[in-house]
Amino acid sequence: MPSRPASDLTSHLGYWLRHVSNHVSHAFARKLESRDVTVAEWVVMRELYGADALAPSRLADKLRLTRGAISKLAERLIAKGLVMRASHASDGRAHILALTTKGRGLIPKLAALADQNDAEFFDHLTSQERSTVERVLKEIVKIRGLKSIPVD
Amino acid sequence: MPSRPASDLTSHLGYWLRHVSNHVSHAFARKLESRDVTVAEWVVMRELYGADALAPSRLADKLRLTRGAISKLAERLIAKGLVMRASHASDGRAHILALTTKGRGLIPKLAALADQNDAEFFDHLTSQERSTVERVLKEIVKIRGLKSIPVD
DNA sequence: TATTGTTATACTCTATAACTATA
DNA sequence: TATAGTTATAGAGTATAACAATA
Repeated sequence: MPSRPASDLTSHLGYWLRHVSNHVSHAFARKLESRDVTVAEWVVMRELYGADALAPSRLADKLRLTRGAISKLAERLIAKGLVMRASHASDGRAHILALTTKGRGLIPKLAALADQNDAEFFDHLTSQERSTVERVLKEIVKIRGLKSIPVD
Repeated sequence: MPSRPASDLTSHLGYWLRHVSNHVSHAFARKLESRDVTVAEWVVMRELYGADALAPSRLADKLRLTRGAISKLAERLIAKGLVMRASHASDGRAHILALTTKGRGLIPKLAALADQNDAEFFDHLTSQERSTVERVLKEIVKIRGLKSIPVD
């Protein structure tokens, strides 16, 4: 755990992390295009899939976005017929978001694209390397208290 | 090198990579704010610092951005007095971009912020973990032929 | 008055395409 | 006609703040 001054401008881990992450995301976005879904939309769908139905504010917490951002995303997903919005039974202020049948049916296809994308970039890693990277990334999330989820 | 079907939606490495990278970038962006510089601007400055002066098209290649994007970025940096634009000596079409004295003087300060940000997220790693992650990331860049540089 | 959502507004990042000035 | 740059336009992704309805 050295406190290493990265005097060389190209030596930062954050640099390489962003570099690779950007490319992985880009490649994934291109794959998602074939289904007319953006990465941000996929994140929301994926989250709803795991929870069945969620309040916008709950979603905002989990994804670390503002409620305004969630509203906009939800609006697009509703327009595409992938998500539905309903009023909460007992609290007149609250809403609930859930996948439609169409949205739910799309999940496996999008997940397959995620699998494919992951394979494209990480399949050549040894299982040792893979587990180290995965462990390190998850540790950082835990330590920093990065509550939840971004994308795939 | 298993061809692992990531049936679980949360099991993709790309997911964790993006998650951590987003947070590292965000934290860095907040630090850069104190100097009124964005991450994208820092990337350009950093590249110019390494090369002294570059044509916009050369910069676009290196950063994998379009020329239009570079123009816009350059415009902002020029407005901030951090970069200067000049005509090429022999080719009337070509331009050259370079850091101003002010821009050059800012580099060490921005680099210090990058160091600090890196330390914040990665200092707890063992040197073993650190080198594995760094090696894996760099390998991916090489294998995929991700030509150059993104950010820090 | 506090909370849940939505809407309005704005800015960064990036792309594509049209356009300008050389070569 | 091809190349280097810029400008115009657009859309994703977010944020902040103003606003509406309900608690």
